[in-house]
Amino acid sequence: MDLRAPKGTQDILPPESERWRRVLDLAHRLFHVYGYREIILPVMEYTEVFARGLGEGTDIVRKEMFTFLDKGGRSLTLRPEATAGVARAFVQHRLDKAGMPVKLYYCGPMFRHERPQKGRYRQFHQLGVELMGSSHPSADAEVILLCSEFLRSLGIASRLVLNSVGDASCRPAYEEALRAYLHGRAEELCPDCRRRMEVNILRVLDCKERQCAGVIAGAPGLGDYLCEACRHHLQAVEELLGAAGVEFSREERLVRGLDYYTRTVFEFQDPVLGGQNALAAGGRYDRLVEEMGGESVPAVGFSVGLERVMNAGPSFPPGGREGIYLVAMGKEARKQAFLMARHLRAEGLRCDLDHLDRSLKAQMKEADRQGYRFCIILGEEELRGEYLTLRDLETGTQERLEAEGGRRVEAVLRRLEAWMVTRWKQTPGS
RNA sequence: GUGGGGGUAGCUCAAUCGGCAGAGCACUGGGUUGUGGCCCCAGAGGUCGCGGGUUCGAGUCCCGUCCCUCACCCCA
Repeated sequence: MDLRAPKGTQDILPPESERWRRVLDLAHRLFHVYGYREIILPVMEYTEVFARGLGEGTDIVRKEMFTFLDKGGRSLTLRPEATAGVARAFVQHRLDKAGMPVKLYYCGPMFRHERPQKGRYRQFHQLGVELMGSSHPSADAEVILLCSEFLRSLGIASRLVLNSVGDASCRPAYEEALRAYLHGRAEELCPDCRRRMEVNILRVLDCKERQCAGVIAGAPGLGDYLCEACRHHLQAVEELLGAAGVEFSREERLVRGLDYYTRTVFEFQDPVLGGQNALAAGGRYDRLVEEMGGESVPAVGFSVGLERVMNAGPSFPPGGREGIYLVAMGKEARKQAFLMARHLRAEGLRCDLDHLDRSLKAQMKEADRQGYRFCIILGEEELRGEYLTLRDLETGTQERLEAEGGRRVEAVLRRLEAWMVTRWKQTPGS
């Protein structure tokens, strides 16, 4: 094969695309119910949006971005995540001036230049929410609850882990203490961790290397260094989650890869998957909007990895047969079927007919293969006798519909009305 | 960037010691001159990833190369 989709990207074909559609429809409905509204952003930003937003030292900014120059020589980057772009748009359009909080959700492709593997792609899709303008613990709790509800409604079991990474008033002191501790035992750490000490020291805590485990176990705990305000915040979030019946566990070693997080961080993990087990993750980012040049606006959000969610096997009730396939034989009947299809479609009914000049048998086979509920047979006999033959492909029963004066569409609609067959015209916006 | 596994029909895969490239599913047609699914019959479908080498003969052995995949790192 000469031409393929680029490495780490994939085509999502039917029927898989239909599973995606269902997940997205459910998400849109659920986020709407929680009072969030959609924001649609460019998939590229000027590079400094991410460099400043995520932190120069993060892996994403250092080596995972698709970056290129536009014709004016300005550096652009395909978004590796969405939150920085949301913050940029928030500042650009002065959304804080129109009244807060601002509750937004987004959905779309993200890009990271990494070696692909299961659950990790160069183009992947995220769906997420941002609640901006509130520092109240109930904002954190709502966002976490929403994420939890989303996964639960898909029938996906997941484990929620929660932590606080402190804020500007307490984290520096902790990092100092951690640095002092690790400095004395640097020889015992893996090479990666020695590098992490310089770049983002918190992530040493997250290391899975055996040799580091002992060192990490003896390290000062972040929890002990949280300031009074952060401690109360975390406690309040936990209380609300508990009251809402959301199960979680405290994970003192949980640290996020992006610099913008403050206080609350969390992750929903797939209990069965090994490596790429983070289905969704998020946290509070009280400094990001200011970093983008706006006022100081606290915010909290999450993002779910759609490929990973799809991989976790969301369960749906099986979709049934739907629509009508018009089977026609002979030139005049085909013409009549063509016109009937046009009218039935205008009524919002899923409807199709043969375009390959195939036999009646082959047309019926196609109707079955494409999942149509009904077949309407229109041949010489039907034309002459002014009736239609309607066959239910599910039950295998067949009947005759009278259509005097060639009023075929009316005959069909009248009959289907009795079954309350779905039409999009009757359920706009769903 | 570092390792492991793998590339044969549209898909999932087989092919013994180096000896005529196959199966299941899917597809098309027929069995039924106007009736889907189940069954039966038939058909179509191949650059054995690519290039070179060894050999009378290579899907199979050797060298190179490309691609896919899983894992590490990191992350959704």
